[in-house]
Amino acid sequence: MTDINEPLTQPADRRVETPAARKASPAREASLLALAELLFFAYRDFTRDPDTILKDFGFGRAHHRVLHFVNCHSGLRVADLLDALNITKQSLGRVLKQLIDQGYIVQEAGSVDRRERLLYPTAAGRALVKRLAAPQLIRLADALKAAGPGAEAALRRFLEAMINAEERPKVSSIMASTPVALEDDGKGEAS
Amino acid sequence: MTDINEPLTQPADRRVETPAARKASPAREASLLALAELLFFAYRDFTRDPDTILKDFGFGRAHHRVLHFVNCHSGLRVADLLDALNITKQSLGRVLKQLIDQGYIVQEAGSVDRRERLLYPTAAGRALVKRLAAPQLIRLADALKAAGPGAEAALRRFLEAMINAEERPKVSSIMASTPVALEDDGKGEAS
DNA sequence: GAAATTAAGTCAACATGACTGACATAAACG
DNA sequence: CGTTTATGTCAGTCATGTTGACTTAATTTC
Repeated sequence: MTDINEPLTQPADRRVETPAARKASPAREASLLALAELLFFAYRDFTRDPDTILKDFGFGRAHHRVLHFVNCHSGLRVADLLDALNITKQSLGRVLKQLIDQGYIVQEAGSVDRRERLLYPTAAGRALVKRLAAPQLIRLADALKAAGPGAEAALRRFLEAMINAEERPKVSSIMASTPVALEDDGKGEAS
Repeated sequence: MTDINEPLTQPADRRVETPAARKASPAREASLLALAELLFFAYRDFTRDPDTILKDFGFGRAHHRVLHFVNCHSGLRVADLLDALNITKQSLGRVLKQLIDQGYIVQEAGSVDRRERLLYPTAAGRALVKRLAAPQLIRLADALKAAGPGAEAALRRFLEAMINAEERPKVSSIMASTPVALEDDGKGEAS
């Protein structure tokens, strides 16, 4: 209790602070803080619809993320997934195992390097992804429309710049791979 | 703009396929999915810096959210906070208690309704918020700059539209209250 | 071909922050 | 006065994140 008035000289380490001290005006700071708040609210609601659907399957948001990446970049390796999600093998293992056991994802040994397990969505997996994505796509499309012309391009530039510079190559490489649309190509072996 | 979307009658319950209308082209869907992915990456990195700092204090992201709202909208009631965060009393209670016990937040009975506990940041709380916000403000400012002129206004319109329509009044009302800048000036405990 | 490295899977143990539902208190309202 | 409201709290559960150590299989390196 009590180092209330302590000046917070944290042990943390010299993180951030960026080069030449950037000092925004208080008004500018308040404006950016409000933007951060908006981002929080937007993201909160963006994830809400799929979260609700997932509950019916006994899944959580972690499953959604895995399903999304496996569907949109099908054939990626477990290591790629770990990289994209930035979680531990253990964490991923739990949800991935469930998704595999329940038939939403299959794995296949890599043809060049057979240690690698390449991940693919099953038809059921594609159908579930499609269903989870549906409300999000509508929300995104509506919001882009509301934001007006040009907003989409600006938004993409903004979001890309928000990503850690060191991570950008990794992200680009993942995003460049099999940018596949939501196809449930007929056969719905489950849902 | 295509009329990919229309009514947005999608309360998260009406799952599966939107009516008959609203079918985006596969290419458009892929493009929006990529946008969703970017949003995930951006948000992931946006929260990373403060998360790292918080660990040094034994706090988590939940503490950050509470601190942020109490600082930016100081004097809000516990009920307002529950509304903003969309979590349960129990969940909030835990982190709020820690923040109060450790001297980052103080509460004061409302003057009109003494049942209400109005929340205020202490000097230590303001200092911590400032420190947590610093990397985020820099990131936001940089990203806005990278996105080019006009991006900020478009982004705000986009984010606002991403929020559930029913939630917007609540959000507006919270955001309208005491949009305070990051000042860790004099002033100590709650007024 | 043996050794080292790498990709993946797994174990145990643990922390955080969500949840539910029930209940206690104090203040305000009618 | 009794009811409702705002808050706080108890007990228990669940999802998802963490670390560190270890196994297995395949590839690479010497």
